[in-house]
Amino acid sequence: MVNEQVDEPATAPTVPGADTEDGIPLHRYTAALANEIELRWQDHWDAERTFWSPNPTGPLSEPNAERAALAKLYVLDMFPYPSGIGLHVGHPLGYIATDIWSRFKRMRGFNVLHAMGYDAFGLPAEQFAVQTGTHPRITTESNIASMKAQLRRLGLGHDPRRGISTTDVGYYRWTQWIFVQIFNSWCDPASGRARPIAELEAQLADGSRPTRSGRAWSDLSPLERRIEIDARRMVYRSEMPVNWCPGLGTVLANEEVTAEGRSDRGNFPVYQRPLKQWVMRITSFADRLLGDLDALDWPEPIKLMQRNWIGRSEGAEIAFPVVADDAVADGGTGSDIAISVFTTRPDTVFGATYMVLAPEHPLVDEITASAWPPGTPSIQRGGGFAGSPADGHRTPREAVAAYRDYTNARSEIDRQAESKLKTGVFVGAFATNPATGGPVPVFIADYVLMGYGTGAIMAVPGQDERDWEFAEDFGLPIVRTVEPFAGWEGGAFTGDGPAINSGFLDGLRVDAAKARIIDWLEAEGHGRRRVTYKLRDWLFSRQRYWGEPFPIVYDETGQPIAVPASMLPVELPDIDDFMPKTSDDPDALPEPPLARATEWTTAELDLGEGAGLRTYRRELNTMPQWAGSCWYYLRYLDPDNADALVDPANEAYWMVGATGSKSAGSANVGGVDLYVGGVEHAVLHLLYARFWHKILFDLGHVSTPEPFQRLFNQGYIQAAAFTDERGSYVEAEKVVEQQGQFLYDGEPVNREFGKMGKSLKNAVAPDEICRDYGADTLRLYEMYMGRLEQSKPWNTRDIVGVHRFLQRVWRLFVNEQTGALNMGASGDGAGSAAASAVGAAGLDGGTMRLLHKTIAAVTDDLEDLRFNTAIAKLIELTNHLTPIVSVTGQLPVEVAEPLVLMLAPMAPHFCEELWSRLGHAEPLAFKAFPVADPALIVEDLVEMPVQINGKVRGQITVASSQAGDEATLLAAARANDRVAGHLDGVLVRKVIVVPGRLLNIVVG
RNA sequence: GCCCGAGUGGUGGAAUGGCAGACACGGCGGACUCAAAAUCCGCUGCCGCAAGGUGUGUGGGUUCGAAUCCCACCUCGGGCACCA
Repeated sequence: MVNEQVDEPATAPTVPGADTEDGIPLHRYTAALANEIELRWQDHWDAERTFWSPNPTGPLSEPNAERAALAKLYVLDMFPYPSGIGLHVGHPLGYIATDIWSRFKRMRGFNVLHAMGYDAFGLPAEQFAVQTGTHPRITTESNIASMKAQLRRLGLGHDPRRGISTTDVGYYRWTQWIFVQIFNSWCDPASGRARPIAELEAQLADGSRPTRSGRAWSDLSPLERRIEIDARRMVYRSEMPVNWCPGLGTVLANEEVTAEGRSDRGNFPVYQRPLKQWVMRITSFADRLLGDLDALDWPEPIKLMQRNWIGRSEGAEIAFPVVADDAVADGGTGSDIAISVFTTRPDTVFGATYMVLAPEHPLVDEITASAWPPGTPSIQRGGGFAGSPADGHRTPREAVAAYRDYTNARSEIDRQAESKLKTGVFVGAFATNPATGGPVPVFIADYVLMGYGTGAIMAVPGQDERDWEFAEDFGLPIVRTVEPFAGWEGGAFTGDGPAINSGFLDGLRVDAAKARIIDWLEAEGHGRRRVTYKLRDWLFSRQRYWGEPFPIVYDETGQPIAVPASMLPVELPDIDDFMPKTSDDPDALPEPPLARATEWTTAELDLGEGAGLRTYRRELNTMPQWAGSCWYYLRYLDPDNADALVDPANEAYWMVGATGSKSAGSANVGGVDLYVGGVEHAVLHLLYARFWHKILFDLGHVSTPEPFQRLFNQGYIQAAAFTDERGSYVEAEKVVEQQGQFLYDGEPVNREFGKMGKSLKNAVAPDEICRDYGADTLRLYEMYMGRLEQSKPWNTRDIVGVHRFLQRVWRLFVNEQTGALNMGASGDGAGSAAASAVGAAGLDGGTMRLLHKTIAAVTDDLEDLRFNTAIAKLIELTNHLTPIVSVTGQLPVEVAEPLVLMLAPMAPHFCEELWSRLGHAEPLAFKAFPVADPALIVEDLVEMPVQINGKVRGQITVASSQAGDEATLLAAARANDRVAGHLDGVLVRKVIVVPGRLLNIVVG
């Protein structure tokens, strides 16, 4: 996908591409000229190393070392996956925005770091390899090369030395190194921080921290000690339920599983299987990840999404003892068993009329009775769910088994989707409500999830909508414990109100009742205060080939050992067959592709335990794609460092003291000054990266507690997509509009809108737009379409508007017939002075005022990434100048140079060309951005609308100095015929003056 | 079902409590031209000849004044892990 323009021979700088067809003037700004200018300046920037940003120290401190003394600014894009389809015009939206902001900030005196890397591990390259046998590394490298060429064509001012790929061995070596740091740490509950695991070992050894089993450290065998420690590491192994699909040989995400419990691809059966996996203890940082959001300059909706995802809730854990009942006697059932529940509403415990356990809850087998209590209705015996006998099962055990089969066949997504339909079965046992002392029946139902809280709830139908629905369906009693407000006709009441039917809580509002009941539960030994989180630990292993190998080996005990940092990287071995091992056998277990690399699966290592070379078994899973994207912004700072993740001096220079933030309220914790990317990463990527960064911070490897000070989410570019009568998408490019109808191949098609991409067949490649208009026009158009943060439709027809704008600016400077400057001959090195002489006519007052207003407005707009309105203001200034220049043939230099400088961040090639034609030998990339003079903006006279009762009835013109004076304004208003007519014979009740803006006269 | 976001001319959008529709596309008219294109100038929310009226998804509310703030609803887009 390399643009064919690249191969065109470059013409001499002052001889633009000639186009004599159709009588187009020789020196007009055409696509051909734009392309010539752009390729020449791109080569120039490369050759001059214009955008190589110096580090304060190390190999990247040259060239441009003098800039390292400036204030730093770190601008970052969410880096792309190098897809084989190439770029469409939706991709560069954010990249153009960050490039404009970076160029603007360079002109404002900052040393700006801006680079682009590639998030190149991932499934598409692996799936392509499965289909074709082509090694993922070959596909990936070729895709990266094409994408780099496409991005270069857009004129993005990146430092090319820093653009790492996560698949580089020199990069993932450090991804593995970070994993080892995480493996060798634990979260000290006293400080909530990651600490070296050696500190834990010391505490266990000296007895200041008890072991889990309560046994003395000295009594433990070496293996028992390792198990004790491994269980507390920041990353640990655990059995986690996964969607295992033997037919595909892979584990599937929830959205890849259909409602029928089969694979989306291939329609193979999918089974929920526990699988031993690596898990990161992100929950131990939940409070910090939540609390530190406050200091970040991020969009509020994104912060809210992270807060909701972490989902801190305060409540209580309450024990409900299981009743030993002779009537349903079952050998093992005894009163020593208690079901522990978590609730955020302990105040409603008096209304808990039944309990529900998750079907997979470990106590279910123990408490399930052997016979139904007399009078159990059929619905409670399992008569309510698909595939179950209408009158229920004969025993609780049968019902439980059947219900588990039913829920195992449903995915987690599915269990949530059918929220209206409540299913479940009674296990035949009762527990005691500790508040009322009464018995409550125990159910299992899949609306309770094992992964949240304790996997069991006390059901309070009076105050919980799901419990209400379940109680109604299953004929269970409902007791209200909060009095609804007058007129309440609904079911469960979840609002605030006085407690009722709650003994000593009666009359208390919810908050007071909660505090009181928790005190009572703790005093009586029935429960305790507890905080829970919705956030779960992070599943970190994948059964794939194209990812980072874990730096982990196992010895004969089966316990993991981290490969020492000195032995990294653990390189990904080459294999020939990337196909996962598939099977028809539902009991087959996942086998990662790395098992195929038979030589590699074991290693002879001397891990320094004094035993010399020993044979170890390697970890065969690989890391998820998130791993590489969790820390790439740190490697940009020092991409070639072989001795450290990043040199501390370079890290401190770029990360400490974020200066890009404009918000006065934020605490400025430091980090990347501006991070731009799509909202789809609001939770996962941004949370994982923050988590890793905090670990590195705790362990002393980075200087700031947060990675990204300011975040900005750009919108999607959407495009019309067309479907034929079968509902299939057709090539949008080939659809024509005739008399309000859309036709494809002569057949009518339906129009809809969607995110631009291959799947909707509505992608527009940037290469074509560059060819037809030039990259500067594309850049301007993408920024002019609307607000950066909003999604908006692409419309190729509208591009001509900004292209004409550039042509008009060009025409202000360059005579289209002769190519001569409208300021006379272009000078030599001292061009500015020469140009000033020819522009000696100077500026009229109106132009001067408009220029300075424009400078002020454009500066504000660029600062806040409001590029659409910045461009609109530059168009206004240009439209003001056009008739002046067409009459005089002279563009005063006092306006010409500021105009070029202001436009330069948006249209850099175009402006560098004009700047050099104005006689400047030095490029404008580091020239100072124009500064507005407030004194020149002030108007002598101001026109103000006059309203009568809020309706505009006339305009008055007054001196600016009088624009806030009520008497002057009223006099002017009465002198206005139209206004005076409305004031005749009515009483003025009130006058509202907004100085300089408006006069409103209230009459009655 | 829940959460978040968005609804403004023929179209993309501007205006965050103070003249709704900046700027651009499209459309209409004029100048230039033998003609066309390009360019330049002007007009362009809707109803109305006009005076004037009306108008920011719908219905209420707050305010001297609402696209903007509040309540309810409708539509579209995005997200979702039954938040116990």
